[in-house]
Amino acid sequence: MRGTSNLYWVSKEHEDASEQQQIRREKRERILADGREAYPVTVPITHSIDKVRSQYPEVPAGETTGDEVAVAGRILFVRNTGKLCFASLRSGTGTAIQVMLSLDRVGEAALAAWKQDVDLGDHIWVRGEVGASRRGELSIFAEEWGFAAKSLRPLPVAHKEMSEEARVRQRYIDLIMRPEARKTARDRITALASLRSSLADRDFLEVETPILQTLQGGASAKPFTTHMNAYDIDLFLRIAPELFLKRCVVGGIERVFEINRNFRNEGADSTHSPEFGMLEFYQAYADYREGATITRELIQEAATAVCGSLEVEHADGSVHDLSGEWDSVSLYESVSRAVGSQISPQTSRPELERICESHDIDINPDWLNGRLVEELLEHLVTPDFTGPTFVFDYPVDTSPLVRDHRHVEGVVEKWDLYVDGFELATGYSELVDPVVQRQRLVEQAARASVDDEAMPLDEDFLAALEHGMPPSAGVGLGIDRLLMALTGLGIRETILFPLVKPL
RNA sequence: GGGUCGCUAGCUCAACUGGCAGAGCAACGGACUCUUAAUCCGUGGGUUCGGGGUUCGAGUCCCCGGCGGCCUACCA
Repeated sequence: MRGTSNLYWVSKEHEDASEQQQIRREKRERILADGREAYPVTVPITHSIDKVRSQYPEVPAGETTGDEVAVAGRILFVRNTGKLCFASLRSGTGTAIQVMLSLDRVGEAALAAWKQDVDLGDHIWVRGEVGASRRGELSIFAEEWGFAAKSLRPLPVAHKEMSEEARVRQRYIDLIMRPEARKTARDRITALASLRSSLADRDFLEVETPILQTLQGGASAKPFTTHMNAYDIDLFLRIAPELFLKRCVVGGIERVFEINRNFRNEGADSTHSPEFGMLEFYQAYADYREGATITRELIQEAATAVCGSLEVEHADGSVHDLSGEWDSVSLYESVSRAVGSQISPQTSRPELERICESHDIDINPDWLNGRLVEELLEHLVTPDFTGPTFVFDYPVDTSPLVRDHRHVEGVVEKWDLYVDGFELATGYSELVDPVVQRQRLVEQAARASVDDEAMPLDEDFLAALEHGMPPSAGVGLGIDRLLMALTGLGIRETILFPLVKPL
């Protein structure tokens, strides 16, 4: 049934193809009917376009080298005149080279075929002598050419911006048309490679933990659910790898990290994607302040790798300084300063509600006291941050997996790192006392009826902790957000194929 | 979720208070042996997001639906 309707759709699409698509299909038919290849299995190239460019940096205008090469690439520009045709071929790296086809060199038939069958967007190969045009542009003077792959659809206009939706829905076109799109794709890999090598330099071991999980845990978030037929059980897509990475630390992998994809069944906007990349790392015998230091170093090293500098330039031209030590504030102290009176974990509920109200902050009666303080932070403190800023020491009631502060009652050893107004990373001194941990998780489970993000009890995780986990720092860092901080782009730009609603 | 604006040729956009649906680039035919957003002559191309309604007549007005942008809310 599905297959049938799908076939119907395909053939209907073919019938309805636009005039330009029809013409390209006809060209393909003609090429094949002539016994030429439109989609050869291999192509007789001798050089990459990059190699030709680097090998012949300076060819004087109007001269040829006597050297013959054969290259392949996608046609981005075509200019056909009577007996001399120009085209610009680009390789996957973005390097382009000009091809010139003259009647003298390729002959009448090959030139006519070129003018008849070649379109913008086709992949072709060309064999010929390296030289420079009269204008001095490095060119290949074709002796022979052929298709590498005929394109059946027209590309968008090169000189107008594609709409953001078109760019996201057809990223392959975005990658063809926009150098920045290609750069962003590479920047992401550069950042990931930098994180991996920075962590390897510090003796961290990369592991992979389950994406399909039988219990949700490790964060407060709404999970996606799915069903496993073989065991007839419901499964969750992970919202965080935390509980498995801690099992690793229990097992003796004392410096461990995972670069993972998390899935959260929540809103999607310019800073939230339903699936998002994350780095989580844990270091035994370290505390949250050491975690903050490593986090800063990881980000600074990634900035250097991606941007070549700690002065990071965003897409809008603004420059953001990520160098040196970063600002750090205490949550309760900074909120107290902002509201003009002393706020502490012991501040009463009515007092907190009154302060929120006086600052026009809407509150939900189900929220815990700590949540109210965090609301005050988000509304009154973080908007004023000017550079990367760590906020230290959060309320205990909203962070069940974090250990109590060693000195201050009612707060936990947790920090959030704010960059450009959003949370880029968070770190803890991990709670490793299994009895306290169980108690916190039981309290969370009890809230499950009013709060669908609360975590159920993970007995296996608690059993692991009961075997003894060394004191540890834990950090989570958003990969997409790291790219946003380094480039100034929206989250959908930093992800190659973000989820979009089907049309 | 709420508000708001938008969806027109392959792409980017235009079309007054309802009155023959257009341009640039792209495409097609022709000229041109140094073009690079070439130039010149000629031509074709539309389910105006989908469905319904009002009207002599709807891209335009009304209703329902889809997708998207922005604002707002929610969100470790």
